[in-house]
Amino acid sequence: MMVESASETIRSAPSGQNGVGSLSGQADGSSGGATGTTASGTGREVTTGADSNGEMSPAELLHFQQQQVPVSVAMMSPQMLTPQQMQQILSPPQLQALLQQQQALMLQQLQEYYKKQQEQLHLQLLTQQQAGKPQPKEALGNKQLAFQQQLLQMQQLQQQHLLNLQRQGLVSLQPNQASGPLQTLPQAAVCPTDLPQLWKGEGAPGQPAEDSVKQEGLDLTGTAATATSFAAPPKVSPPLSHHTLPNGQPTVLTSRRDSSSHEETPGSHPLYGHGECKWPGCETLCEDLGQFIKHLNTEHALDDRSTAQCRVQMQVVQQLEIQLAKESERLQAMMAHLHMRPSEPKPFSQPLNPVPGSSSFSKVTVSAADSFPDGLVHPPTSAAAPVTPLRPPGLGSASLHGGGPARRRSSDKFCSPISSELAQNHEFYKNADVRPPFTYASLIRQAILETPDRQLTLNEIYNWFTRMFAYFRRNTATWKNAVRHNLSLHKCFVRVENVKGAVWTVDEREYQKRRPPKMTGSPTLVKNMISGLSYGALNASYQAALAESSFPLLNSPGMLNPGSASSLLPLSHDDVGAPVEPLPSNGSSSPPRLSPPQYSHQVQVKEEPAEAEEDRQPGPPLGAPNPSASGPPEDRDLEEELPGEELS
DNA sequence: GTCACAGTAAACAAAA
DNA sequence: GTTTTGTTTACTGTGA
Repeated sequence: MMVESASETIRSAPSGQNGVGSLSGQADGSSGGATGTTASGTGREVTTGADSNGEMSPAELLHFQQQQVPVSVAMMSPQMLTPQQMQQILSPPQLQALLQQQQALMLQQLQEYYKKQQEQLHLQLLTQQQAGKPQPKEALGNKQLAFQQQLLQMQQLQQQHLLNLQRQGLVSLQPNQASGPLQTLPQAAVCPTDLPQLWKGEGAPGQPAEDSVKQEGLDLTGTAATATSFAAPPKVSPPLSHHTLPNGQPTVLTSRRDSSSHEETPGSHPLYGHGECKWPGCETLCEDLGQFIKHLNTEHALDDRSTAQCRVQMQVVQQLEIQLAKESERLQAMMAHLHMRPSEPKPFSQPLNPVPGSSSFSKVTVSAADSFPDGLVHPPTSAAAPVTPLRPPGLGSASLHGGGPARRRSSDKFCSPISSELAQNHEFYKNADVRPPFTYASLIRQAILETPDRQLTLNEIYNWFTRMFAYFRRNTATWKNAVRHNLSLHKCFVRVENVKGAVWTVDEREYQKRRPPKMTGSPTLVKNMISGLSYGALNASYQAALAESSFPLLNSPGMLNPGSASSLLPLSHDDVGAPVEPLPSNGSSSPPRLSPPQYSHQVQVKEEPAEAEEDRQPGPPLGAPNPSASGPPEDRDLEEELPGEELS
């Protein structure tokens, strides 16, 4: 009865669950080429930059480094492309790979640079010692200190960079890696490969100048020795995943890490893993624990060097803790601002302004942060965040459970503020593998209306989905089928034969005709909710916050820009019960790629009633692109449409 | 319980 | 021949 063979392959991934099963979509795959070029291009630049500083004086080098750090970080960061663009182009695994590559390059650059520094310092020290000049020695010590501080600074920048990326979802952590932000943050902030590398190249960065001077001889020889070790193909283990856990992380003097490490390997030593000594910068191979203990006692006994290294580690930990404190503080502030209690597991379930009769509120229970890829409790931007309680009933996020087919006609019809909701939670949906609480139809419509031409090919619609929603970067077979199904099923989507092929447009009239959800409550209430003074006001803070974060869509035409013609483009008041206006005079009606006559001839109407065909004649379906921005017309639509026809 | 809607799965055909 | 696109049907879950 059922066809198994062909469909089974497609079915292997779907089911809509948020499993880790990665189904790389076609869009992802196709963008792989761009990924490679971007990554390699960046890498080359970094490398040449590092090579170019071979013959500088220490002072110049210091200066160079001061300039080089931000440059490197800039290269590391996807700032040439915005993170959004990066994500549009790259699939998550590609992003990870790119980041790792960049980090590896950066570390390599650091090592090379620092090695040169050390060699130069060492040479100078030797010559000066021979000349019997004690004074410059101190100066050199200071220089070394300065370098080390630079290094730390650089590391900090890198940490911040990683944090930023992580916040933007570019770097994600394995969900099982950490159960909470306190554990997640430090691990994410510092790539496990970072610290050993940092260790390798330095004696004791950041320690007091006297110490540095005092240990100079020892440190220099010591670091020279280690320098040679990493002059060979560095065991940077570049493409090591961020997730490779604590093995590479120094655990000295960090109670948190100690505990975790102990938990991890009860019978082993926290400084021993994978047959290697995990003492920072050591990596000596030890066959067994006994050998390692011996090695530990001989090589890492209590001496100046080990002490200095411990000091550095302390600093590293302190830095991380400071960073963590900062981030925690920020999180608290954000949550406080969002009226959330950090300790509450499901902070969104308590609406601020519950509207009577809004049954959907009671269903909003899921903390979207739970499913945020990086495991952080992201005080969202999320769909589940304060927006939710403020959302008009019936438009509420029916489900963010990410899994099941639970998104009911949320913001769908009903002039839902999908555009604003989407705008506000754009980043969230883009990064979080959370199912958007919109129907396919509303999403398709949104995709189409966002374009200047208000028409999209099927493939462009696909791309929009994957671009806008992390959720749709998997299970492609399922949702693409659903998209096609919706396009075909709903009369509001009109297929138009274009020169370049078929494009899909939205017939707003038909869209609005779709049966609105039955709502309890007075029409007045409904009306108010839609035009939503309170909604808008209460969301002001969000708008501001998003604007502050330079949220792209806020500035994009047709989204939240009230001044844009398209966003104000009303669903014509006359379009109810009367043919849609040709709107020839309305230049803002986004002239389609088709010339009007062409269009009128080429519109293929799917078995539509004659009246609808008439409606569609001369121009592309008139959009009501921004429901949130054009409340009144839609109110009117509702009022006038409700008694009207009901069509499926 | 019924109805409408939405999502999913699948079959099928036509076009690229 | 394969993939993409488009249409259609059937079924299920959910909310009113």
